[in-house]
This record gives sequence, structure tokens and C-alpha cells, in this order.
Amino acid sequence: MYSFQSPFGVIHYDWHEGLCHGLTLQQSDMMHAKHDNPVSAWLSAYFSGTTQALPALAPAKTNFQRKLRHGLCAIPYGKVKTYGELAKTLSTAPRALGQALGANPFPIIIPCHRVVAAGGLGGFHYGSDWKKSLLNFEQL
DNA sequence: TCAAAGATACCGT
DNA sequence: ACGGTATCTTTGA
Repeated sequence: MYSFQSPFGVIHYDWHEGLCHGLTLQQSDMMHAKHDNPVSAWLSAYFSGTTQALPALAPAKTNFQRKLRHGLCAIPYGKVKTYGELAKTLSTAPRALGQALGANPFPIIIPCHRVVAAGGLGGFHYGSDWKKSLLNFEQL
């Protein structure tokens, strides 16, 4: 388990066998530890406002989640989409989409925060503070 | 297998 | 503005 100090809180992630197995966002700040691997490199670049090729991610468990990942990566930096819109392009239901987004092991790297509800900010698995901060950060 | 829950949307009143 | 219903995938019993 590694950790990365972001401007909005600490991010823990699993990295072994050359593959990222998941990220978890923490609410409170903890110790800063610098690591030298593709995940930290990507995060570091992201929080500097630049984009970079994705690190190796563990494969999604279901077909649907693979489709979802692909659909999410199609949302460009600084833009947002509603659950309904994205659901339509994936031929699924908005509710199903939200369910899957919450189960996504790679928040931020797979930009699940760029999906908002039709009537405002939607929910977020790790707390809407993260979502708000990330969106605010991207839309500078 | 089936039932229940989810980070929703939409239409009726 | 509020409440009920439609809708699809996952997960646990």
C-alpha cells in the first residue's frame, strides 16, 4: 500500500506486479511519502494540471465496467457529463451507471468525478468534498 | 435463483 | 416542490 499527498487529501493505492489494483481517497491528511512508480507519477502530473498516459490498471471484473471505463475516459479534462447522458451513450440506465461508478476502484484516474446529476452535483463514493474539489480544480 | 439496493431521471399532481 | 415509478447492474442470501 502506497500513499500520495494531494492538495485535497491523501490518496492510498495498491501497486504491485506492475499493476495498479485500486485507489482509496482519505478524508484527513496524513504523512507524506514520496514514491517512484507510475501511479504517483500520474497523480503528480494530474495535480500539476497536465495529462499523461495512464498507469497499468488491473482489469475490470465485468464487461459492463470495461465499457464504463472506456466511456469515462472519453470525457475530456475540464468537462462534465450527466449520469443520464452517459447512460444513453452506453445504452444503460442512469441508476445502473451510478451503481457502477461507486464500485469503480480507480477514482480520479478513471475520471468518475466528471459525472454529475441532471439537477446538480451528484454523489461521490468518498464524499462529495472530493468531487467538488476536483471539479473546481479542473475548471480553473 | 431471487430480492434489494444504488453516486438517477422523469412525469404527474 | 414533492412523490411515485421506470430502469439496469451487482451482490449477498
